[in-house]
Amino acid sequence: MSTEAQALELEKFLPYRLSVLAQLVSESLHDLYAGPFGLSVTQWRVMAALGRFAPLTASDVGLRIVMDKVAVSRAVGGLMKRGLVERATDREDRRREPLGLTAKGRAMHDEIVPLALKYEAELYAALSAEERRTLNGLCDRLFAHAKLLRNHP
Amino acid sequence: MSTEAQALELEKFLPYRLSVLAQLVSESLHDLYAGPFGLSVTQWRVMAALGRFAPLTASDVGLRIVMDKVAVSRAVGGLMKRGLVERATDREDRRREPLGLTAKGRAMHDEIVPLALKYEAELYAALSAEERRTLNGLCDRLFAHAKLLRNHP
DNA sequence: CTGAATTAGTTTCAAATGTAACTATTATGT
DNA sequence: ACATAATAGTTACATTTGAAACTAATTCAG
Repeated sequence: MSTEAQALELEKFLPYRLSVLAQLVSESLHDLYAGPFGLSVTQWRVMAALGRFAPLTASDVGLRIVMDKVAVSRAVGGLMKRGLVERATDREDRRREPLGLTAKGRAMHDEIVPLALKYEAELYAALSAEERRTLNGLCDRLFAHAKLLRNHP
Repeated sequence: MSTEAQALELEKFLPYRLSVLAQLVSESLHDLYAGPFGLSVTQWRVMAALGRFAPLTASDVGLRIVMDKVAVSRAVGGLMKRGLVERATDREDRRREPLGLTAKGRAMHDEIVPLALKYEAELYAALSAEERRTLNGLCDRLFAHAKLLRNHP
């Protein structure tokens, strides 16, 4: 008895399951806009954030979409080169550089959003309306709890 | 009316939420064994698969834990250098190289498993027993459905 | 039996990512 | 006011990752 090693059944282990599910979904979604529009996941997320909340500084974007400032900086660099995002300088604080979509960027954004929502709808088709609410609620609580655990280990 | 551009509320968008949750959980877990044992996520997953199902070939490992063979090969390379994993050659099919944990690898495995299970238990503390079952069921169905969508696009 | 196709696994090269150091600007404390 | 610290963002370097090419062994078709 007692000191027998426990087995870890990876395929039932929650962190593993979440990771595999998220990756599958993320890759599927990526297929939608990587080919046709040539965007990376981070680039698309930046565009989505700007599409809704522009003007935002790079730091603001990072806060919104949980991405560190280096990743944002690089995504923005690529998007500006392609003329999808433009940047101004804040007259009052010249460190800050508010970002926004260009007309071209907005047009692309408006093409991608319906595709993304369509994919989400197809995914949700596996669940009833109530199950969707349940899933979202459980994810929210898990997320909040995981953050607590991380900060008070 | 009609052709108004829809907004994508990233923070309510399921693929995004799954991604952020999975990443937070995965990083928290990684903290448990990265420092003390010097393992990467992929290395630990390979060890977990071997801890349960050895002997497995690299391809078998990949199938079990949803990891492509290049990633498995690299993880195994690192683990063998550290004497945690050993490899034989199949006499009947010399392409196949069955893998297993060494005694040292098994000992480390048996130290990490309780830590991983403890973290999972702490995470699950956010949910009731019934909610855990519900979450797992919903994740299963979402995963199966997402795979269908991927294969019949 | 022999040549084409498959399968297992590794290596290579390019792209993505994380960490830390760096520049520039603004805020703060004395 | 002036040195110090804090903030915004970029750059540089090292590590990871992914895709494709490659080696080696086996299978299969004719």
